[in-house]
Amino acid sequence: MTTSFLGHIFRGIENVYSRQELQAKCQKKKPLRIKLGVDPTAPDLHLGHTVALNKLRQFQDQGHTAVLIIGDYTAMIGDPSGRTALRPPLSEAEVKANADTYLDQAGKILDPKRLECVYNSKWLHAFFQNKNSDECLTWVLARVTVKQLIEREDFAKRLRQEQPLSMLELLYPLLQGYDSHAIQADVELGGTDQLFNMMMGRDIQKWYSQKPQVVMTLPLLEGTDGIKKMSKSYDNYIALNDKPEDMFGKIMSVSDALMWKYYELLTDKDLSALKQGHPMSAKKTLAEFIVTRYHGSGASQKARDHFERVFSQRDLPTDMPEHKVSHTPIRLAQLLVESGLASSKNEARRLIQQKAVEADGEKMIDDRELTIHSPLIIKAGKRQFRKIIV
RNA sequence: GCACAGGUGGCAGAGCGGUCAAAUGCACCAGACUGUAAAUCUGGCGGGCUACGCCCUACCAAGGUUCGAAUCCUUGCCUGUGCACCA
Repeated sequence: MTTSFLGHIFRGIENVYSRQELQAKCQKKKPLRIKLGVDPTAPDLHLGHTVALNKLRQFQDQGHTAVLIIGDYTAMIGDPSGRTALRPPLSEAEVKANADTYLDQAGKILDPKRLECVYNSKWLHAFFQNKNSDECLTWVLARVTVKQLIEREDFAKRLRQEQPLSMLELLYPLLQGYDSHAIQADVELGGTDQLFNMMMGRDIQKWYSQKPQVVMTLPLLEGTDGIKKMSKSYDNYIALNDKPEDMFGKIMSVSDALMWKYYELLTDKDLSALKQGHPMSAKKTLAEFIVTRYHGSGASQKARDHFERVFSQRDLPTDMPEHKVSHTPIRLAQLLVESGLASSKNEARRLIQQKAVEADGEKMIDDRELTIHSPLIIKAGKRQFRKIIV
């Protein structure tokens, strides 16, 4: 049985193509080269991105080499996977800046000792330019059939729905596949939406008489809404550089069912013990663990205290943003707007009408005039506080 | 290039001369309920006005027709599809 041999490697994965191949590769004493390709398309990472990074770290812990490919070249093309529309290509400068923050944040998860980090422009540039060698685009293009590409589900879907699909996007899987050949990957990790691209890597490696990589797909992590995959564009993400309190709060707002998936994909913790206890305490443990990883234990403890104080006990937070009134007396709606608790007066009035506003613990039921002489605590909704000073 | 279809609020998508600040769904905000859960239910969801009403800006852009246009016409821009030997 290879379970012990492979450690946590099979935890939380969606599928492996194939287990036998992976086990065979592991028999050899040589460390494997584990590929993870990331396109620096977004400036900051969220927990969804860390699923694959965690897996990569587990491989490192087994003595294997992580090869992190920063897709600076491919980012300028844009991965069409799972997309229904063409995405705008990024500029060189954007890609560069994103790559820097990416590495910075990925560094919190990966072990730098067993890490190789490469930019795929290093070989893809030549791949596009070369004419007479095997290492060039035309050589590969001659071997891929159109049928193969357009049968792919998300491409087929776009064609059916009369959505645009550019040649460039069609090319994307080939480039990702070529990356695998370029770095001699033994294993590639990626989300389930990457399956096609990763399989293409196997084909391409074979064409170059290389042993095909093992493809390991990881589930996509749902975002805080519990339905769609975590993504910046759905605004359901938990960013690694969210403030500790926010990060803690967002994790707590995840449904119980989803919490277990978070545990499985984001931690190495043993679930059976945790499932015995109260779900809420399990969730707090999870939130604490994750906040600690990205912000340290001090911040994590503070975030937990803040959460328990404000939400469980419905008490005031220990510190809150201050706002100096522009004048006094002042109408309540005006005050809500200028302190940033409402985006317009109409919205402020709505909040008041809906009984969402409290001043020093007293419910405000109309837009009255307030005279402020000592600091006043305004609460708008469940989580927004402001200390009003004169 | 030619033909056809289309461009509406964060998204999807109705409306096709007045009753449209624009149906409906999603997202979002607030309230109730709770473990700040989730689910559910209720209300809201352009801006401004001491206001059960009034005003302003909005349906790709610019003109035009009309008492009146998101709705009709013209032009432009953009998008998609089809055709491109027989047509």
